[in-house]
Amino acid sequence: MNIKQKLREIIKNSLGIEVELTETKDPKLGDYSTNVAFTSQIKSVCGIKNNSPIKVAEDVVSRLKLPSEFIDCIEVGGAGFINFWLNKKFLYEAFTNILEEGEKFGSSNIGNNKRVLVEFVSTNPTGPLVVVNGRAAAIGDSLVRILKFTGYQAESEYYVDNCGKQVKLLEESIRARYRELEGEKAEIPEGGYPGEYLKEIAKEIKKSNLQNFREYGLNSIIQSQKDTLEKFGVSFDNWFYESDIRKSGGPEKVIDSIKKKELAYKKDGALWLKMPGDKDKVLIKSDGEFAYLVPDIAYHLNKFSRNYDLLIDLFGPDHISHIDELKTGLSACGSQVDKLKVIIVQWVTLVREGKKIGMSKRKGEFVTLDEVINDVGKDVTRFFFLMRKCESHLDFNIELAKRESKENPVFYIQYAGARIASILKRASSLDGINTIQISVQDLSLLKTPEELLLIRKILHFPEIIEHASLEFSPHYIPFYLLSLANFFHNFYEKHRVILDDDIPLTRARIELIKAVRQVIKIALSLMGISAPEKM
RNA sequence: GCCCUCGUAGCUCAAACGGAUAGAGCACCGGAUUUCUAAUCCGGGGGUUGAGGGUUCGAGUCCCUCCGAGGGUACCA
Repeated sequence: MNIKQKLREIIKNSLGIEVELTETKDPKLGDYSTNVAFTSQIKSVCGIKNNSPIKVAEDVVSRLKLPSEFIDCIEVGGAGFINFWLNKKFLYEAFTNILEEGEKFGSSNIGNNKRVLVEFVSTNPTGPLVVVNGRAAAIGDSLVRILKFTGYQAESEYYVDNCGKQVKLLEESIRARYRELEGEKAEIPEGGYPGEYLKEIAKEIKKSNLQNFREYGLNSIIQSQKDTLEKFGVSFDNWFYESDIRKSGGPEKVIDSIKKKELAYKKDGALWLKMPGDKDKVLIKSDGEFAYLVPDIAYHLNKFSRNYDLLIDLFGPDHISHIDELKTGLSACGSQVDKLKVIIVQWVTLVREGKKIGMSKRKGEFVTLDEVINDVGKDVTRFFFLMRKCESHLDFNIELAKRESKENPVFYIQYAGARIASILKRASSLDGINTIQISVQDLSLLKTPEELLLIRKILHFPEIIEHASLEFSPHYIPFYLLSLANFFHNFYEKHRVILDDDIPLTRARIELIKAVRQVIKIALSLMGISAPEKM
């Protein structure tokens, strides 16, 4: 249970109702505050009739009975907010618990052991991964790490669309490149893939004298996607192939179910899905092939059949309308659509030399994720993607990312960790520093504003993680880390950790910076970013 | 045309069920260091949150209209 939950519960016991608590922005306003005096429920539940929020707040404060070993002081501030100051001794006690929790600090069981499957990237196996795939990869991967840390059984999955029209176009495009190597004149088919990478694949095919263009091309591209992801620090628990869902007869079953529900009709030689409104969607094309939607419904039915409590899909904005179609199809097949949560990861617009770069695999113009990782590094790339909330449009300026790489927020955070590592290394040779268990009394030597700010900041960490998990939003973590690193650097400028003439304070400060380092390590690992000892 | 997402400082982005004075980084200006890592710290300027209306004790956040950007728009995935 984190501190906020604890305070909320104590207030509930005292007042009889649930109140909302927020972390205050300004330390002058205490540690937490509540707006309960503004709410209507307070008047009915407590029988307070006074109309002035300030008077209501004062009344509430007089009713509150909070243990003094936990809460130091309660005040009414502003227009009627009630502010709480935590008892310092309690802070120190909570802090000793952190030291004991170690790497588990911040973890929780809010997921209640629920099984979650997070599907992301899932790009067509027709070319290399591009920048926006990197955004989805970073967010999806981090989300899985956060969910695991907060008590979910989370798995990641990549859906490979290795069937359908785009694969045929890929095969034809490779064949065209192959004929070019034979000295013939060949054109990439309309809607095909003119990118340079297919030339390489055609060369390899020619060199090993292979005939299976399609299979070789797919395998080669999928492998290169896996290589890129590995370089990016992203690994998937499952790779699921569309061909498997087709082999199992899934799409046919979907069609049957939809027909039984009388949600399908024929028109223009195609089979259509009846949608609410007039946005009907093709299920079987007039050439007899399944449209993409059908195997995708079958795939999601397969996911449901694997007994997950929650399915999370990360989609690009081009799939927004697909969500309704998918859900309509799924409910026609009798599955629990409310267990499916879709998160939209917006496009990344690449800016190079002040110009926006078009991103189209079909036009052959794109910047690969590989290039970006090589240019600016894995850690910086991941951080850039993770510090934005996923639904925001994002401009990624390559020159800026490279230029800033020396004064980058990532390095700012990593540097704080490295500085601590350096101090700890130096301290390790001192006597009587690391051997004895630290106590609350020892920690109470930490009383400068900088130290108390750090302690409070660290104690907030579990709440940040919980928030990120509940909202499925990793981006709260980098912002928290920036603030924590700022507090640490500030502390570092003002105070020395190792004081030759004050061993007790040295010990206390070492425990403090160890905790800072621990939190940095945990948070960075949740983002899939390294925490170097030296920089 | 219709539908979805977005619009916050010069630039890139935050802001917890609607809460107190809308915050960071970059850029710009000024200052700090014989110190455990200067990839650091402190200070400053910079805002009618695209525009207008509404809801209420209170709106960047919710509702309506308009403007702008991106995406989708029926047999690509």
